[in-house]
Amino acid sequence: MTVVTRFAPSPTGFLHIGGARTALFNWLFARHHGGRFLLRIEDTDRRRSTDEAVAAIFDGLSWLGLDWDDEPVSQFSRLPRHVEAADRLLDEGKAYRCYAAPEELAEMREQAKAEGRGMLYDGRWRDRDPRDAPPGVDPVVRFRAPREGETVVEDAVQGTVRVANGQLDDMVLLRSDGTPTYMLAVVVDDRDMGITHAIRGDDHLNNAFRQTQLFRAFGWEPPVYAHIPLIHGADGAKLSKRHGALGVDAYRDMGILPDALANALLRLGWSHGDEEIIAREQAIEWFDLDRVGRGAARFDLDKLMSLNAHYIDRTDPGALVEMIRSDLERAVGTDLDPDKTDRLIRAMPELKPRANSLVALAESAAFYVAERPIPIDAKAAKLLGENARSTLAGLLDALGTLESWEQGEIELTIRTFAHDRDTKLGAVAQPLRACLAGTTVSPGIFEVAAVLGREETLGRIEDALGETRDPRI
RNA sequence: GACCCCAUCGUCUAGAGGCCUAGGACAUCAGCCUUUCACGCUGAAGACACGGGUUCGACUCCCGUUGGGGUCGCCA
Repeated sequence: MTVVTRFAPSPTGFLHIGGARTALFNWLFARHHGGRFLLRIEDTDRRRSTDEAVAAIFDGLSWLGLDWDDEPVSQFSRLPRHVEAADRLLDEGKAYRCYAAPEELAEMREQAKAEGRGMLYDGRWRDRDPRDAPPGVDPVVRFRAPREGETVVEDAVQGTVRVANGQLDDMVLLRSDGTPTYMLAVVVDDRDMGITHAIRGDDHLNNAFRQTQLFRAFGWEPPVYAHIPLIHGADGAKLSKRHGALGVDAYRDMGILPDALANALLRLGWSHGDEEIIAREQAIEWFDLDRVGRGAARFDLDKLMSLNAHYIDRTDPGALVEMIRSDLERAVGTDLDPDKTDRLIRAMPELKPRANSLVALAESAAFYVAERPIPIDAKAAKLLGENARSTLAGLLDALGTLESWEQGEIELTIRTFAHDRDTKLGAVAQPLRACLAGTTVSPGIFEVAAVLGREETLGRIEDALGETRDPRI
């Protein structure tokens, strides 16, 4: 049997990390088994569905590298099929029309709650003669659910879960306007799409009972259900859009690499021994449902950043430069010519191990491509006082005589210079850093000078001298 | 409230009855490295929610308690 999984989001907003993880697990499971991963947009509620949301979801999945098979299915487009299925149940006496008005039902629930009873639909139209129907009321179609016995779900993650049928009421299949509800649509669609494994959030566990009953009523076999624990927010409550959940696009904007996010999401509720860093191919090879944990997890941004630092470090320089190119161009205010691009690529090996996001990487790289005179921040400016000026002036002469602009030579020259002046290396290096990088933080200063090149290095030193010298002229 | 699910360091987790003096990762702290900041390295601190069973032996199995979460829509 070929494995077929699906990700079935409702297009009411962006793809948040809970949904992203559900999609990831479905994708991984399908890929692991050489099966298919399908997409279904659950847009039966037309009022709350938007095209932008659909686009955002596709976008998020693509960015995460979760490719799907076949064309995405629009649940709404299958309306005729859903109605047909409901009619069949009606014909077979497995469903019935309910004429209770929404207000009437609300009242019923309120009363039940007040009396401390369950708030289930009481089945008031289950056996009532349709001829009693009040005039002018469009009925809903309800499922005639079994009242005796129990319904059992063999969940691939949660194990055997059972509930007494008395706990389940007669769910609405067709709304009074004739459109199908989620419960009906999901069952018919999963069946028609040949879904073998339904991997979804824990919050659907209760739905699995009803859906199982529906499958049986149709005479179909339900898919294998796998309810994965939810991701909780910092406060331990279910993550939702209004509860601090960010869309995957927010993580992209933070400079997170998709592989890092996928890795972090994977480790939330799934493990393979002590493995922490799991590349995509490895994940596909290892992933299976029996390793999915059962407790809810909280999303830890620190850990994501740490993972991100790792993935940035193992991305090659050229690719990284392209990833931060537009950020850099915006920051510096000019396009990066081949010369500067090359400078960045040579700087990357030292830059990338100290960055935990692309945003941070771009910030740390900006000085390499800044236009002279480069901006000097406040801390750096403090390092360019009078003493520093004379030191830099001397250093300018020493470096100016250098024949080969090579890092080793530069280092030797600077060290010798410091030694001859009987000053600590730091007293030379820090002012130099300040004028070359414009900040107090940068990679090793010898390398910075080497990457910058002779002309740019000497020019930046001159710029600094000019500024400190000016007032005295 | 009813029903369902869950429960190991702050966080994510390893643990399939003796391998556990409970392991790893992130975060934290200390030291080393060092021209700055990082990276890296070394080390420290830090958890089996509680109570009963079962067993020669429970983190592991059972029951209960407590705690947390989820669901109870003509939303999905």
